[in-house]
Amino acid sequence: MSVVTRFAPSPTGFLHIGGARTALFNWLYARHTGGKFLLRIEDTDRKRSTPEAIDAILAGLEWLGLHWDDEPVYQFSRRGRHAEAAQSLLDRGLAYRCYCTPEELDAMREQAKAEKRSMRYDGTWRDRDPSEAPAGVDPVIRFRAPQEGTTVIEDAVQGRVEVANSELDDLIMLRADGTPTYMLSVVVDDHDMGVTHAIRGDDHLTNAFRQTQIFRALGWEPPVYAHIPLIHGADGAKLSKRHGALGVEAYRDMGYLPEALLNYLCRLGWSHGDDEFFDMDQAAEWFDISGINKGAARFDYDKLAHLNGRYIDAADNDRLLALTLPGLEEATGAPLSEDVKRRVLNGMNSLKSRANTIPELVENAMIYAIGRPLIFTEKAAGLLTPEARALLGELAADLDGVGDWTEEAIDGAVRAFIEKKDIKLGAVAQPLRAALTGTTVSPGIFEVAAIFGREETLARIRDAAPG
RNA sequence: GUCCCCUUCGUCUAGUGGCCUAGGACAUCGCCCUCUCACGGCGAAAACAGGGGUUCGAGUCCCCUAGGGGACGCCA
Repeated sequence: MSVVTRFAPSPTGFLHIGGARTALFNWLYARHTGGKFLLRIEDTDRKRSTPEAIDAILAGLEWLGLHWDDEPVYQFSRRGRHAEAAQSLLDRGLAYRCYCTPEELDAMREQAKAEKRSMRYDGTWRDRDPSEAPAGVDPVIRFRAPQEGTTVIEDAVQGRVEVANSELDDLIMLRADGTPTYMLSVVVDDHDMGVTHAIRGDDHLTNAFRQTQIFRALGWEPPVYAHIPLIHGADGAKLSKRHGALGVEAYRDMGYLPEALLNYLCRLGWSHGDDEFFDMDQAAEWFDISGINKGAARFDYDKLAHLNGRYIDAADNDRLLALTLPGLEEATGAPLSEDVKRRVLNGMNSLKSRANTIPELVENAMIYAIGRPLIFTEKAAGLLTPEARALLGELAADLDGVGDWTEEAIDGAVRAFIEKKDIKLGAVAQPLRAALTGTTVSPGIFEVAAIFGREETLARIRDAAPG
């Protein structure tokens, strides 16, 4: 039987980092097995589902390159089918109408809380005659859950997990308005969509028991469940929306590359020996549910940043230029000239090896974007002592005589200059860096000079030199 | 509170009873390279939550304790 996995987010917000990893694992497993990866939008909660959230989730998946097979399934559109399933359970006595009002249920919950019990529906209407139904109350349909014995799930990650059926109450499958709830919809859709493996956050573990019971009642076989541990924040606390659970687009905006985020997420809770740095083709080849850990992992920005730096280093220069442009234009307050773009592109190899994120790359590239007259950092200004300025003045004359304006030629000329003056390279390279960039940090200064070109380089040196 | 799950360096993890003197990666620190900053290279420090068993032998199996997490909605 061919594998079918699915990612089933509820569209109540952006695609957060935990959801992205869940999607990734489902996608990888489908790719690994040559199966299908389906997308289902669980929009049965009409109050909280929004079209904006749907767009954000689809955009997030696309940005990550997690492409789904077939058309997305919108759960709410299948409500007729869900109600049909509920009706069939009703017909066979495996479900019943419950006339308790939400207010009564709330009271039950309050009382349970006061008595320090867990809230379980007490089965008021389980065996009560429908003729006793109060007038004017639309009933909900509840599942008649088994009360004896245990329900067992053989979880592909957690192992064998079982719970006494007495712990589970009769859940609502159809609301008073006739719309289906999550618990029913998931079961019917997973069955109808042919889902063979449900990989999801372990906050669903207890749901798996009830869903298994519904599957059985419907005469169906549940999928293989794989409940993966949740991702925690850097401080170990749950990653909630108000606590660092950002949408994937926030990571994009912070300057992370999708391939880096994917590689990082992949290693959070899953591993293949000591392998750390790999692309998703490789991951798909290696990926197996047996490699998923049981314990929750903390999100570590430092490691993500390191990985991102490696992917930036490996990224295509034109792509990086495009990603850098908006930041440079914002910083300089103007569209970049072709000249500046050419400099940034020419210097990209050195620039990108020094950056872990796109904003860092922008910062590094600023030396090529700012024009004369330079504004010097405090440290750079400190380097430009009267002696250093005099030295630069002399150097300018020598550099003017350089034939081909290449990094090698400039390097040669400067080294000849320090030999002549009997000084250390740093004594002239550092002031030169200050004069050319206005800073004390940059790629190799001969490369920078080569990229600026003879005219611009000499002009900047003369700006800094006396006279 | 009840039920369920989890627990190896600061963090992510390797580890499936002898290969463990517990390995790798990030972060930290030191050295090298060096025109600065990165990269890179070399090295250091750093963990089996605690207690009982089982076994010739336990990080690996079992039990208890502690700590952490999740679920307990006419949410998903």
